[in-house]
Amino acid sequence: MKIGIKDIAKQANVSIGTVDRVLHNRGEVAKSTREQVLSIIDELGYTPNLLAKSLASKTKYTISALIPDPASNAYWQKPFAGIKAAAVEIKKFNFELQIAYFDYSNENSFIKKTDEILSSNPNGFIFAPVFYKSSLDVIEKCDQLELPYVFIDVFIENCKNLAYFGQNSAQSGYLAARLMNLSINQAVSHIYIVKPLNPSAPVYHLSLREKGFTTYFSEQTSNQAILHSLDVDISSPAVLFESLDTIFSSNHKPFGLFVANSRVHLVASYFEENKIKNVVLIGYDLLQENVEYLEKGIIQFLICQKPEEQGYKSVFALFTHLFLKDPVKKLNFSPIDIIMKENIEYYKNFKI
Amino acid sequence: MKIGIKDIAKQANVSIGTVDRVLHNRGEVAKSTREQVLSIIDELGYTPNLLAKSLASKTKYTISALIPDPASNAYWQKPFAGIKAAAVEIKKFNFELQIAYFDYSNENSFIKKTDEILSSNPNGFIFAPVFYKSSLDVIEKCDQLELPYVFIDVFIENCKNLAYFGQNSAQSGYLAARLMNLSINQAVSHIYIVKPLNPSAPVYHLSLREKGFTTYFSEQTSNQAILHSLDVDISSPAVLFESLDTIFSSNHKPFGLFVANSRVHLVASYFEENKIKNVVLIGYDLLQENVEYLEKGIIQFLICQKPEEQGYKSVFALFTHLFLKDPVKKLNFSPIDIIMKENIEYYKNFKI
DNA sequence: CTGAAAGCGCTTACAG
DNA sequence: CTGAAAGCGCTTACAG
Repeated sequence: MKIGIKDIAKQANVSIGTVDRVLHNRGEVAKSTREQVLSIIDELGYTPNLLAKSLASKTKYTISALIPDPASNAYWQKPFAGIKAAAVEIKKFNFELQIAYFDYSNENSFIKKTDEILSSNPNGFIFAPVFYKSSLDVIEKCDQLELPYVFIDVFIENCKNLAYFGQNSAQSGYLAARLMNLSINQAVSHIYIVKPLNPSAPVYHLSLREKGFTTYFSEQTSNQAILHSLDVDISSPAVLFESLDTIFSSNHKPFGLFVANSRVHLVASYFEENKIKNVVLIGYDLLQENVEYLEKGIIQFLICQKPEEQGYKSVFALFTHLFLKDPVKKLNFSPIDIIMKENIEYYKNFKI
Repeated sequence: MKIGIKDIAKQANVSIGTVDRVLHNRGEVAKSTREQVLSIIDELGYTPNLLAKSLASKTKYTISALIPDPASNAYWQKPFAGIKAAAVEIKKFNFELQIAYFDYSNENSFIKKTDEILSSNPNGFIFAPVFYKSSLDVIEKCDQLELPYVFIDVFIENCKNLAYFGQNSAQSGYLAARLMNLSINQAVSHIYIVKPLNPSAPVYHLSLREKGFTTYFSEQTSNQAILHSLDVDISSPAVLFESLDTIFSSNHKPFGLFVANSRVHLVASYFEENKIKNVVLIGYDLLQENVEYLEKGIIQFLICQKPEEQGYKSVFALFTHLFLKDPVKKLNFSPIDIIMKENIEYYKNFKI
């Protein structure tokens, strides 16, 4: 039989009120009775009934999340969906989620929103620390407030963050390179790394992906691949298309292109328009447009990182910490999924 | 403010007891008051508080699961782990899990165990219907008893099963063929399909995988691949090794081998022993041995189907149906994960 | 056919 | 420093 607060009260010859006091370190309890109760709790192996606890408790928890605005950034719709799904599930435990957005290309909006959130005194905070310097400020404030915080998508080292949920960016680039290499069947192949530039936004994990990609090829002994870099402002299709025109009319015709973020569909649209076939195109993330080009066979591989799951698990980490008071694993890398035309079907829908 | 049973009782000028009666269709309630209460419930948008419900309710639920013995079948340790993990989570809602095993190569053990389980009157039943005919009997009995049942791993069509969690076997074979084809860089390549024979056990989904594999190549126009079948009793390594000796000393030296189940590590051990390199080896499932050969580079690809998740979700489907009384999606195909040396790291540990 | 009351395992004032 | 009591939103006999 499951033992409860009542059982231990009886054993200790005290009231359940006293048991509760030692359980939660509230109110004064005589040292002797405290120890007595503690030993009985230990002996009987008491574990609290969370349902009853939640039902009886009036305390509410607020979790704040701050991410790039999903309305203007298709990728972030996915972590967003995961966060919302988790929020629904823990609502019954008196958890409320407040979600705010910042403009990915405007550091000030990030600063402003974090200020607002911190002054609202949440019980936990999830955010994407995409702006390095501002994020350090936020982190310092959180530490001072003893506010538990979770990093999502972007990782900053040496912090007291409760957890991190995201990708191992370098490894995903490394994997992309392996896939590219696998496709090579010519003597010499020109591979282009399309580097999306965005002067106003951070690109730290993009450069890690690129680094992983080049690392792979530098490790190959019988190297048939020649790597080229293509720095373009990918936010402007016109500029991108011009760059692509250049390389496709050059002497070093591309065998394959690697686009280190979710905007690979822009390159794909260029391929489609110009009827370019048999060029291996590898990119990131299951945006609707990317999925379509994958299904059409224009994109060969998409690397995906379960962004919904990252959102979902970020919320749950805080729930585990705040409510269950259980330990949380700090470093959580998502699986690096390889998505092709032949298995896309089973990755389309996010559930749980 | 969240509205409860009390609020609707007040509105309807009845006691909470009466509200409860109409909510659960128990006891007699005057038709007029019933309709009255119902309309108020509808109007106020009442949803029950599951925590309170669970706390107050004395009803226990028992879920029975029947799978091949994980002690003698490494693959089944994974669904088993998922089932147990889910069981822990729903324990707090008065759910108990009873798990039984049968011998994969002994149909009678399956029949015997199902009889035992059905006569124990569980509230829900999860099983792997690996023996087609006996399973049909079980299904009929479940239907008669109105016992909800969930298929795991193996799918039988046209049944009233609550749900199915498993793979799309043919598609996974199709994908494996695409990966094999990707690796081909020779004019003519001999590909061997290793068909694991097990006279006493069913191989239905294995043949689907093989079919998917051959289908892919039959669709290719510029076909450089020549397919061969290798029927071997894979349960006996000696026999397998002999067959491999034959093909490796033949005129049709293998470019690649496809093993349609988790015993691909046996073939890998042959490769290792005979120092066979540069032969593409593709198999299934993240058994420890397979993982090791993948990391050594002897196996190139493992196709994986999230078996832990299948177990986990099977239990949750029953929970959703029995406790939450929410609808359950019937056909649930797992993602078909492509695992390589470069991304294995992030698939090793099953969590949630 | 319907209501009043006890209880699930906790938390939270309140009284002493 | 400690106990008795009310209450969280339900379920479950019991009485009428």
